[in-house]
Amino acid sequence: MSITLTQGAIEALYKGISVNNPLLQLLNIRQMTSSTGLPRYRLMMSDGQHVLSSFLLTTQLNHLPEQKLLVQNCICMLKKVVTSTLSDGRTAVTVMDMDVVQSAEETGGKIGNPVPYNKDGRMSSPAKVSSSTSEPASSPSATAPGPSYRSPSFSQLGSRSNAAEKSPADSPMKVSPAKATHSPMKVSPMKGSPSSSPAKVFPIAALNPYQSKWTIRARVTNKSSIRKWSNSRGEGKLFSFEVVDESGEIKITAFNNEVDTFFSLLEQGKVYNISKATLKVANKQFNTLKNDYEMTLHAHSSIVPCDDTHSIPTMSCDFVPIEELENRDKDSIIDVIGICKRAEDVSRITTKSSREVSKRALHLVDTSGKEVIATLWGDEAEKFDGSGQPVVAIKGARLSDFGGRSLSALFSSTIMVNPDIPDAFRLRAWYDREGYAVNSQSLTETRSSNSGSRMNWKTLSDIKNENMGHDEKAEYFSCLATVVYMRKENCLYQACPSADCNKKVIDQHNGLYRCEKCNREFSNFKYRFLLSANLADFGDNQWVTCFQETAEVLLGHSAQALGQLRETDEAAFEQVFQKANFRTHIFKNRVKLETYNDESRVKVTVMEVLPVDHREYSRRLLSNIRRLAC
DNA sequence: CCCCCCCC
Repeated sequence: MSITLTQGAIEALYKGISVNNPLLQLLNIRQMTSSTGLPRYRLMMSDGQHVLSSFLLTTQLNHLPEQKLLVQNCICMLKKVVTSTLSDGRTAVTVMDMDVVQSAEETGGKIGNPVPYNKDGRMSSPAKVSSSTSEPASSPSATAPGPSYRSPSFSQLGSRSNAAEKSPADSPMKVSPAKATHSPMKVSPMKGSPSSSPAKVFPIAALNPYQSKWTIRARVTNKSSIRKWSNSRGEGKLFSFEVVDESGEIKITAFNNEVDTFFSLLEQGKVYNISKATLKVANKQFNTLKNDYEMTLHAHSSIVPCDDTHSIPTMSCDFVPIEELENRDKDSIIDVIGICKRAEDVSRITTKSSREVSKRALHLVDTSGKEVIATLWGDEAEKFDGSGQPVVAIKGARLSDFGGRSLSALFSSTIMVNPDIPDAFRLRAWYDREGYAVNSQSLTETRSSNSGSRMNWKTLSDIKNENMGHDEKAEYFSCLATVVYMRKENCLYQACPSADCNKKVIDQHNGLYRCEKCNREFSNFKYRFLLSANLADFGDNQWVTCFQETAEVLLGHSAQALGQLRETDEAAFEQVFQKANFRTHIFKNRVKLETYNDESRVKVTVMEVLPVDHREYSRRLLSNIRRLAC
């Protein structure tokens, strides 16, 4: 087969002008070592007129040269490239997706007499360029913009992005490939038509309710679970999914029988030939896809898995670094990726419309050292498995301002656990090497946010060594410590029973209790805690005072209950203290120098007692050990 | 033919 190279493509690609599937000949390929340790291939390509050696192969495609598919003189169709400027000012054309359309043997040798392309348009000597030893830096910026990965598990990436904008028709410069048969919207003759495929593959963008003989070839980007409904018009079940091709995207819904027929067949990320379904005008209230129509499957609809997936885009995520979320608008829809440092337990909540729904909060961190809570709902919340602190990517999460900044997954969001993409590998490596020890700062302030920079971590010996609390104003700190003693004798006092008064009452020994503050006598009192406890960590110990709430947490009983226990069952009362002793917690404390009768001493009051999660425990322990070593 | 995007 004789193939015509796409003349002019070299110049266009170098200038960052998009070219529709240009055909270029590979004249040379060299392996470089990149900073990631992965081999990186640099290609010298020819359009028959010019040669340029500034092509880099995305490492996702390293299998092509490694399986000897991409060898000198073969002809390539570049299906997706990204032209970028390296830090040193040179230009790299990164090949994100390509096909070898003719082998080196078939081609036979170099086509034409191409001359080296020079960016100012002049020709330099071929010898100079071909002997060039300068390697473009393998800067991530060379591959970062708009990646389109092909790895199977990444292809499950949901796609809400600009397929339509990337349509070839929008190219500022149209350079036709040598043969029209290379058009991505046609069945590629080189691969042969799959028998399941009717004659013509339609672009999604061309579908409308007035034609019925069509087949689309599209990738499933977002598949819902099966939902049941029941209303005045009846009841049933349904699921929906979204598909994308190079021209656009469309939502497809299956009801009842079609749920049974198609639900298990359809897999997120896979490509299918779809035909014979009903087109109707999209309800824009619920469907934000860029398509005026949506599709409903019926009894005669056909969905056939398709292996010829090359021309079908897998969409990229545009991940926003977590620290960036601070600057984004509330309610914006963003893609995020992070290590799920902690997955909270699933819980059931009741919505304002009194529906019950499951939710689960994930604490995501990334290399920015910032953390954010992302909430999953329903099934996604229930089936989420956070073991091993996986990388979690969410495409299309909604940014909320709850707690400062937080994220919420929507029905249209795609949640990926450990996706097979470079961003995920980078995060994994970072976290396992150093990220685990970073005291990440959460953008989401919650009642229980107990880590992050707001915590002024100290050890007990720091209290003395740093003369803490000696200033005018109280100092606040957090520590990880173990309760080693509690004074049970004076742990409870009899307090004024009025709701807002906790003043100690005076027992009048006539059945009445007097509150000086309220200036009243009461026939009863309430118990309140005033617990002295001795805390220890590896370096020191410290007497602290716990008032009501903190003592209740330490002892696991209300003051009232414990007071009654003391009156009725001394042994059970003792038990409570034995059980609470030698427990380790995170203590948030206030420290202040107090003076009584010319005698000053530092007083530590516990403000909050928080549970220690294991990660937190090891992290604090490690950092304390490091400080000891210094 | 559904249409829920939620909670603190």
